[in-house]
This record gives sequence, C-alpha cells and structure tokens, in this order.
Amino acid sequence: MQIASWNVNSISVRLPHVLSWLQTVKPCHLGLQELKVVDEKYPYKQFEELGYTSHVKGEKTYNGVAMLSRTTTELVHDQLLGAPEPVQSRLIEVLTQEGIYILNLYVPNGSEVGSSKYLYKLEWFKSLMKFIETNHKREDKLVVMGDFNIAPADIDVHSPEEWEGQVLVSPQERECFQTLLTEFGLTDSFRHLAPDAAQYSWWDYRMMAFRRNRGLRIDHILVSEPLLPMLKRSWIDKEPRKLEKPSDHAPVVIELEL
DNA sequence: ATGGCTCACATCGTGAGA
Repeated sequence: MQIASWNVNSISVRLPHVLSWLQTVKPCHLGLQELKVVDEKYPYKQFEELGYTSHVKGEKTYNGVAMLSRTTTELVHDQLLGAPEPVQSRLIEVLTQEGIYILNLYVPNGSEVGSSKYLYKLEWFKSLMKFIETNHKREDKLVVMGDFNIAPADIDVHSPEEWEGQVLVSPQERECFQTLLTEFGLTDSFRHLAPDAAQYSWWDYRMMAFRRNRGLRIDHILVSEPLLPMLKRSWIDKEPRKLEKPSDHAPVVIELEL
C-alpha cells in the first residue's frame, strides 16, 4: 500500500499534474497541502473519476489540505484544536479501513527567524504535540506526514553553510521536529531507509534552483512503531517537478506491506 | 548583491511562500 504527500501550491493550477501523477503512481492515499481554494472550488469530481474520494479542509487564498483515497476512509479531524490565532486550514486526519490513522499537515512556513510568523510556527508545533498526545497512543498505527517546513539535518540542505540559522533549518525548528519523533516514537521513513541520501523535496522557483539541485528536504512521512516493520520503501518523486508550471514541491511516497 | 519565481486577489501591485 502506498501513501503519499504533496504540496501542490494551488490545486487549481496543479490539477492536471496531480491527475496525471495519480494515474501513474496510483497511491492508495494522497495528502495534499496548499490547496489555496475554498471547499466549494475543490475538484472533487475529477478525482472521483479516477477512483479517489476526498476529505477536504480548504480556505480562501492560502493553506488548505485534503486527503484523497481509493478506499473509504473516515474523517477523524479537520482542525488543530488549541492552535494559535488566526486559525488556518493546516491539518486533516483520516482513519483507513486497515486501522491506520493518517495525519496530513501543512506546518506554517515561519517567514523569518524571530518574526511573528516564526513564533506562530513554534506555537503551532506545540499545539500539534498536544493534539497527538491527546488523540493517540504509541501503539496506534499512525502516519504523520506533510509539508513540515523543516529540514531536519544538514544533509537535508543543499548548502548548509548558506542556510545556517535561517528559517526551515534553525535549531529551534529542528528541535521541534526531533521532539515530535522521540515523544511519539515516530520514524522519518525516508531517512530510515536511506541514512546517507542527500535528496530534496522542495526547490525554489528562482535562480534555476531545481536544475542546479539547490533544494531542501522539508516534506516528510513519519511512521509510528507498529508501522515501522511494514515500511518497505520511501522515495521522493522528482518527475512532476520537471514539468511545465510545476509545484515547487515534489511528492514524497512510502510503501507499506500490510 | 535582500533580487531572483509563482500564486491569489472585491487583481494590474501587493502579500505570501520557502
């Protein structure tokens, strides 16, 4: 069973890419981030024609997340209770028929270290920890995935010296990420299966960053302890990033053997 | 060198993203 995550940077603009990618990879579940549409403008029908039903938490202009599945899933949560103001559409959680909880996240970007948006990001992350603590046990089959807007280590950064101290790589953000892993027994699936791989999931639109492979690995799929023995593959699919008018993020995928 | 792309909008410059 394949589970994937993709920040599409506007579902309206990226719909052809997402439809094409679904037909090629055929994941069982796909979490999207940065829909940038209200629910009413979400393309439910086009996905249904490919056999995918959607749970959607949209928002005007910014943010917005969705979970697409080939099998029926139960919507468990579509908001982060206790999140700082202003409330934004950044979390959606479903329960699959196999009893796997999939928590799909769009973590705030943080703008600049020390800015009010950076503080919002840290507060949001604290709320996320409380949310998971409240709603899950370590024994749960739990996938926490999405755009974390955090590159966990220097190996996840094309030029660590250029990025040192910047947002996405700051020690505080990295500490948040590591605490999330240790508190709930979660494993970074990509890093677990490829301890030394320098691969990225996001490249700036500017300065030909993709062609020069100047990227960061900030999109992640974390799995809980009960799921770890089932984890067979984890990869980042750079193909859609090569297309015309791409998202700046690539899809990330795991394969579980149930 | 503080830009560089891309997206949405009570759009045609601005805020936001990362």
